[in-house]
Amino acid sequence: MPISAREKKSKLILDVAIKLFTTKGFASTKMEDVAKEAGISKGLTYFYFKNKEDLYMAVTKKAFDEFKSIFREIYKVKGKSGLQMITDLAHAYIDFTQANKIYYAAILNFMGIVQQYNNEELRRQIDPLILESEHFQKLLEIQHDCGKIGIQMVTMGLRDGSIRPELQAEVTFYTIWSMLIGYERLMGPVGYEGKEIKIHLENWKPGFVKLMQEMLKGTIQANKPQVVQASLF
Amino acid sequence: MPISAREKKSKLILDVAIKLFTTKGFASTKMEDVAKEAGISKGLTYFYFKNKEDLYMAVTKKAFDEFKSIFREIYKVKGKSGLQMITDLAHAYIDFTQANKIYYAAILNFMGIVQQYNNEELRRQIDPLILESEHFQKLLEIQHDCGKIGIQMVTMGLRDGSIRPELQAEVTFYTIWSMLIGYERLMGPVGYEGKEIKIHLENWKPGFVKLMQEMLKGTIQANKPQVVQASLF
Amino acid sequence: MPISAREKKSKLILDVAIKLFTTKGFASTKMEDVAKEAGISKGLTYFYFKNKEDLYMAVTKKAFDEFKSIFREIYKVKGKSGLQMITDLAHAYIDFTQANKIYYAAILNFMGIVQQYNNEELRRQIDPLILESEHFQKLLEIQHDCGKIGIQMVTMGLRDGSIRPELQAEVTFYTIWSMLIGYERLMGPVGYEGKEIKIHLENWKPGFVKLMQEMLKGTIQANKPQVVQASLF
Amino acid sequence: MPISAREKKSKLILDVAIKLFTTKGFASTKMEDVAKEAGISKGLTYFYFKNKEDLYMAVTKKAFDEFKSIFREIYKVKGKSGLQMITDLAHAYIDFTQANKIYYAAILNFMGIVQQYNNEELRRQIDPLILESEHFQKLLEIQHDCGKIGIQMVTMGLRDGSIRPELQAEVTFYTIWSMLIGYERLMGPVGYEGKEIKIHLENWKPGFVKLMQEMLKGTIQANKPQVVQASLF
DNA sequence: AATGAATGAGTCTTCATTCAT
DNA sequence: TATGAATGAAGACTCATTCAT
Repeated sequence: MPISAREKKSKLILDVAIKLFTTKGFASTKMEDVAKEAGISKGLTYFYFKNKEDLYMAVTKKAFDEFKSIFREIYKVKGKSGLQMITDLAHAYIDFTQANKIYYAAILNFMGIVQQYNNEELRRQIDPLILESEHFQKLLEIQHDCGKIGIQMVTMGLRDGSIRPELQAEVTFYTIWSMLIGYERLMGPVGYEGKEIKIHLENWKPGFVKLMQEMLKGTIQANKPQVVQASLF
Repeated sequence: MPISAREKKSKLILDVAIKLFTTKGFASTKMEDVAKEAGISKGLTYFYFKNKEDLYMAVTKKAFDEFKSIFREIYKVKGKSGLQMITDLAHAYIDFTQANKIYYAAILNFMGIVQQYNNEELRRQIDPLILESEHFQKLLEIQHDCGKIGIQMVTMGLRDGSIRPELQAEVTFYTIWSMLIGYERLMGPVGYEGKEIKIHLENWKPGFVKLMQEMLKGTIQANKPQVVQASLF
Repeated sequence: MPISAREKKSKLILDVAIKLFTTKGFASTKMEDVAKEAGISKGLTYFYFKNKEDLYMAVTKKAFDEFKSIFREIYKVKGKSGLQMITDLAHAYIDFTQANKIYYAAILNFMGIVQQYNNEELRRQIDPLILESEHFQKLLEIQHDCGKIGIQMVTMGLRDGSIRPELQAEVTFYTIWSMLIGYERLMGPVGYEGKEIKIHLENWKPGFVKLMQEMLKGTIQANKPQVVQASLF
Repeated sequence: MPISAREKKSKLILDVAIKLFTTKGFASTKMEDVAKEAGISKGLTYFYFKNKEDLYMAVTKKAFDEFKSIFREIYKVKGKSGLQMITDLAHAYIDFTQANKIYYAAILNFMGIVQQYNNEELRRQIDPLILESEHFQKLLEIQHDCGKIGIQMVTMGLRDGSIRPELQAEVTFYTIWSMLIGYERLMGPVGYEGKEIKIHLENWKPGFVKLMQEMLKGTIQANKPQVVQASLF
């Protein structure tokens, strides 16, 4: 079997896993279901992925890759101010998370694991199968890639004056990211047609984005050079 | 057994459950562990809580109650501007989430369930045991309580001029909340001593709070009456 | 359930396990078979025994206990010379091994494990489940009990003159034991009605015992008091 | 592929199998391990050996062949008394079993199977794959070869007077063999530096051999009378 | 001869939940 | 109320073996 065929099958299993994990969640998805849905035998899934956790980490890795490509796509378009990039990113981010629930859930879950991983004591509570997974190891390496791109965007905004110069790029970007993460989580409870809370998604999203922009925007028009003053942070 | 004794034992089980869910997570916590740690028999836990999911919902309910009391505590202190209240809330929120990981996880998890619950199709995928739990039902009723208090705070800020008058209270508050949710999630990955990302928690938190304030603050000093103009949202 | 009932059930499972391990061997015996044969559920076997290996070690422990009682029985009968005791032991040993194949197999298997256990390098190859078993730990403690009784017997023979005085008790006893172990193993191949080898079990056993006696016996008649001279060893 | 090449590869697989069976045991050795270690594909092992059991029987067969050559080597040396031969055999036997654990284990295991095989009822419990193996069939044919050589040795001893004339050759030899089998098995437990049992391997082996000689030796000196001085033990 | 992807029967083990006492 | 022995469905994972190429 040529390598490409091997990768194709591996991808097939991955795709099925994504679908099932999305639909039923990790815990409720049985390896046998994955195999059946992929039209292969149970054993073959274990040929391509060491165990269920490894498969999940592979899904997470793919999620990260796709996620990163969102960042990249927006970053590579020329002629936009930094603030515009961040704004575009926010929209793309929200669209992505809604369209790829499981990917997003996997990414968030990974962040949770990293929290434990970075804590000497909690680390031992992480499932060893996760730590052993090669995909997890790769994820550890690339975990900051998206952040780095986002920071570049903010840095651009600082330079072109579309973002207030006294802001610090890293702090600012991670704060933006926080907003986006929380937004997604709140969409559910908020977006409900309750009688008591009048806010609706259609109202919230533009307001959310506008607030974000207000938080960032500089007085000077984009694309103009600007001397960076002493940072506040 | 007098009612108070019954409640005492119920609370005991709950406390143990909180501790164990916090330490080991929901899935890895066995009902037997809970019983043993509480010094009672396995069967008895089922007398007080219908099933494991019910117990978890009870934990969530308690989490919500404590969470709500944070909001209340801050809201009831007189003499502060709305912006100050939101700022205090942010600090208290972050402290709470760090000190009560499981509570917070339970709340977030509940939000996730509500997302499914609010979607006709996804609702059927929720574990029936959860839907049946009386604690879940109660949670549905009170789910917006915190939001309402938060919105009150923003409204105060709008009135006293400490928050920009063109903002819309609900949109604004939920955006703040988004930030806080995301902040907590990002703390793990961000707060690591990586070589590539220079941001550290000590740097991020003040920057984060300051950005939030910048996003909100009005030109007029707090505690002064202000005519509310037409909202932009 | 009173403790005795608990022990009764534990014993029931043990007995079934012995029977099945004997009949089908350890590897081919399924835990489910044990449960079914004992008329209980699969889960209950795991309530009484941590896992399959633990159950096997429990069987081994019981084997050792019964084995030891053989030694004890023979040792406690008064009025026999040491040589007679050893002779009786040989007969009892052979009878026991034939009547309790699995017990004996378990004991031999344990000896094999101990060989590995006593070797730094090989130890890591032992199934961890075995090492963890409390029954294994107990076995380690009592492993020399039979040997000690046997050595006493030989010592008696040395003192009463029924065994040649120049022999060293420990060396002698373990040599006897070697013979017995090997005898059991060879019975199968030897005891076959082959055309080429004329030896039969009926012929071999008395010859075997007689050889053993010849190997040991002293010039002085048993049962006569004898001043024990300074031992050479 | 010329026949010799085929045999070479077959031997390669066999050698690897021996090594792995020795190190990890039969059950824990996977066919894939054997293939990998031999640098061939999994499928190919099945070209040379029908199945895992067949491979094990091939290993056993090879063990028997090597074992037999030990007997032959000693038997063909001229000018030794029968007793001396048996003594030499004992030493060679012990050396062999220690140096070739798996060979020896395979031989013992085969003896165990033969026990079952010789019993109408137990025979059906033997793995059919073993019974089908051509190597097993060959083993059945040659199983007594070693015994026959040993019996020749004893017979020589009876004739040259180095072994007591009243002994029966077959009974005597199989008793010797029993001792040797048991010795190997006991080496592990005995050879441990316990506090309670003082015997050590260095002490045991000479004592063991001497006892064996005492058991056999005739009154007429093979090659010269000899006063037995103070015991060596 | 040789490969290695693919199969799937086979088993151990877990644990939420029940129920006789 | 309280116990803890008993249940059994569920699921992950292994590995000898096959077979298309």
